[in-house]
Amino acid sequence: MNLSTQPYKGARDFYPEDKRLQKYMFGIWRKVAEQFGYEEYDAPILEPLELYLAKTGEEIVSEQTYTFTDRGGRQVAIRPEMTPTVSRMVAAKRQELAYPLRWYSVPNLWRYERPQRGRLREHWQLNVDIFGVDGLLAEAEIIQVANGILKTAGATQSMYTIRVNSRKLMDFILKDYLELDSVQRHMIAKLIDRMHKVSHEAFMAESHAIFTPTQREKGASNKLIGLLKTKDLNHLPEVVRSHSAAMELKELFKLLKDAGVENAIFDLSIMRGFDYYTGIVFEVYDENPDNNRSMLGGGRYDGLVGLFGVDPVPTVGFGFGDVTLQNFLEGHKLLPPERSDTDIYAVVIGQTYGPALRAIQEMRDMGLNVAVDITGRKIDKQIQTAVKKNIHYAIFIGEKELSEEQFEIKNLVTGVSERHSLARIVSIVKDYRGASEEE
RNA sequence: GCGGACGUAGCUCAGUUGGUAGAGCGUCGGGUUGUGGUCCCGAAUGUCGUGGGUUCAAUCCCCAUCGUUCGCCCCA
Repeated sequence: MNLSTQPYKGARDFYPEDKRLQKYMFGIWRKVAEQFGYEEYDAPILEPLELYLAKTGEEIVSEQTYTFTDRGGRQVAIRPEMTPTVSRMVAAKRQELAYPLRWYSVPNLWRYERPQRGRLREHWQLNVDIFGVDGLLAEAEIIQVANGILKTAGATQSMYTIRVNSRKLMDFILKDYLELDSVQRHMIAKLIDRMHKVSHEAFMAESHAIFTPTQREKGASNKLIGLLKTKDLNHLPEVVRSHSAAMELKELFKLLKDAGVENAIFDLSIMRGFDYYTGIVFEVYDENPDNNRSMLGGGRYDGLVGLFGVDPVPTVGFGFGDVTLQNFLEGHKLLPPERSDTDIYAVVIGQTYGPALRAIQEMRDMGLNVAVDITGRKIDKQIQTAVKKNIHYAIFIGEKELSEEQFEIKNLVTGVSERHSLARIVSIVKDYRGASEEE
């Protein structure tokens, strides 16, 4: 029996070209997070299982988490998300940290479930959180960071929509406005979560089944669907519109507009599961018709740090997965050009390796990434190798070049060759590298 | 966990109403010794995902299994 060469189900190998794209995406994440003053942290990939049991969502922990018992009999989980971990870290140093904390991380996470488009078993997720700020400026900043990432990746605002809702407003609507009990609220929340997957008729029928006869007589289903379709806060019914959570949303949209975020809209159907969020929640949707789905999401969760027995810390954050970002970039043709990190490929002619290697090292010392062909193959093969590796330049080094101290540099894309000193060649390549990094 | 589709050379795929397989691309070599991407010539490669069953005979039929993929459930 042959060993399989496939990676583990739902996980990916990153060949150099894949890794290049991953580094590009992570680079954007880090750059934008740091532009806003966020600092990177990290933590172990293993956590005690209890860390996840404390939260709601039982199926998630019991069936969708990788768990095992270690040799000491401890129940261990491979982290399925970063939020409990970062809350643990903040709680551990609750008294000594300088608030507000602006923290980010790019952990790999595992979830045990059937892989499908946009959702694999192992993925990397940017986590951006701000700890210690009660006010809406925290929400506004977090959404700005998410927006800044997409902008930096080359997206225009027509390519995505930021949909914002409020847990507090939702609670008021379900509990006080529609007068639902806790079981009904839970069922309606689940229904709302998948309203874009079912037909209008199916939605009406299912919601109808959840309401009591009295509620039905009051037109609960129509009231609900009317609310869910409202994209403008001003069009909500008076009692809803004047609720403090609605006023808060209004203020948030104003802050976002002032910050240049034009494509944030109100959407009451944004639920974000039904777990630890306590206030504003948001999701960013890809507007590509072939990939119209949520790319990232987050919101305010003021209660998690307090679970560790310390005073609670108000928190706003979001998570952004590498798979959904990649789908977004692919769908909008925003993938970076394939370019090698190797600046120049040295083609050595004849048996002049000794002196050639010295010249090559000089180029490295002057700051270039230089790969040298040490196969001894014919020149055309050496060039073909460089081309296949997407290296932009080749330098030819033979006896003649070494004795004249003039080397031939060839642009492998245009096919143009020139002869220059080593220093001049290095500066040409650096100019190219600088220009292409500006793009 | 549930349902659909798929699994043939490195890649994309064709094919046989059951008699052990092909194309394009790619790879490798050549078209005379210091220069690629075009062109011409030539070559290699597959236990047709795996195991079992039916059959004189299976890559093609049946069952199971593994994997890929789309969707459901769920979504951190």
